[in-house]
Amino acid sequence: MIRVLLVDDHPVVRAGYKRLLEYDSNIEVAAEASDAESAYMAFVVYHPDVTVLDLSMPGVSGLSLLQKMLMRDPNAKVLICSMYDSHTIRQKAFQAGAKAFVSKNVAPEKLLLSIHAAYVGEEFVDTDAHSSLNQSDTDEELDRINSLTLRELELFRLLAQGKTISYCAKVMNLNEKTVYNRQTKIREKLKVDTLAGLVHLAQRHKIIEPNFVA
Amino acid sequence: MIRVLLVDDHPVVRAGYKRLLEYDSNIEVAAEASDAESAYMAFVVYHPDVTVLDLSMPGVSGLSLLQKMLMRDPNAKVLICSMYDSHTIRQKAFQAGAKAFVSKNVAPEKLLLSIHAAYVGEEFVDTDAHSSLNQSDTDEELDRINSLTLRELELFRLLAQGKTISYCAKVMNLNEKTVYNRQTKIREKLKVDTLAGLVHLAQRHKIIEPNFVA
DNA sequence: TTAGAGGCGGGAATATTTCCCTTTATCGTG
DNA sequence: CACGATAAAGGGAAATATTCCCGCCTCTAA
Repeated sequence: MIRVLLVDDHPVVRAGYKRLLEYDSNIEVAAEASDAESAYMAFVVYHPDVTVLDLSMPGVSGLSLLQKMLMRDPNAKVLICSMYDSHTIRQKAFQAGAKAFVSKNVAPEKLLLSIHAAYVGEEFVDTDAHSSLNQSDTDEELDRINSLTLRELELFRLLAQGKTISYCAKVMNLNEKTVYNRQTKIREKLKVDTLAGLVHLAQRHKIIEPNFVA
Repeated sequence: MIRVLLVDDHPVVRAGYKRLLEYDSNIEVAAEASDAESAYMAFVVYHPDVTVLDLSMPGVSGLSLLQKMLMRDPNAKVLICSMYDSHTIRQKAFQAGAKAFVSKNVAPEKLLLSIHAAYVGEEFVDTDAHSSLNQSDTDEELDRINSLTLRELELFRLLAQGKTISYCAKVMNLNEKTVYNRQTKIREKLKVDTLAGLVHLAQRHKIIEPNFVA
């Protein structure tokens, strides 16, 4: 029996995973969570065999959660799911230690496959059609985004969403000073000279949703 | 029995709706579709009592589909769901004739409620949504934008496009000092506290193109 | 003609951001 | 295992950006 922890902030989506996973008699949903903190707690308490983690959660990025989980258990099998599938996000996910990656429009069978793959420790990438690389992924912007460290990426998202420095400091548990310094670094790495430029870049690479409501 | 047509391009999400709808013995999923064309066909063939339509579909917007369906049957009950709950989207949805609107992080019970509401022809708006904007918020934003003077609006666009202060000063034939002062005024009038917020506001109101390439 | 509004910018005070640097921890590798 | 390389966090001081308040135009409508 593969015991799964489901992490997604949308009840509907969680229900969807459950339903799909029910088809596979070797898989059981041991726990679910709708935010990073409770997800981590559940992870600690239930020791799931595989964690299905959605990346588009509010607040701190799911990537941090991923890292935290890996910190606690370096062998944790985490399957990353993302609504907005960009090459950038994928790379980041694997870089952070994800075992598998699928986008939400993956076929149900593939989802099951990927959970099994993650369970046995294989890497699994959903090569599904209409997703992955589009033209803008090919240019150097991508390289620049990839040169961001995890914490930088997290901050990048928050800033692009219109969050203030002090808010970022709060949710990322940082000194404002550090946020300032990091912001500078991010803009330097991404070669943009205004915050607005960050927003557009983030949108092009699906780091944030288009038309984000602040 | 309320016969429902499910339209969402994400298999996982469709599965989620199904699972949730199964809890209500008065509701049955008569058909489902993953794109606009097949959704319309299913609509014609099955005459569902209520259509649950996700707005974040690729290609032709779900709104067009909504209109097409209403053209065929002006009394069609359509429940609009959206991942990203923006006031603009809501407004458009109702404007186009939707009977109900919920965001995807709606509580399961509310989803059922809203389907029943749509079924009997009531309007239903999910007021739960964390910090989503409603009609009046949109209007307020609009009022604020309208309170900008011409020069302010000009600058607003430039800034939202990611132009630097000095660039703005140059093209608007102004002293940088003036640009600074005006920027402050603009943010004050629009009640946003970061430049990124300006970008999102501008996009919501089509002051600039979404995904503007700087 | 005069009040009011938009438009432009100066001066001084503030706030923010940068630049550079130290510390700590981790990681891969010879 | 020590090594250098890199991420992460943030301090101090200097540099910039931004604000706040003001005065000065010019135009227009009352």
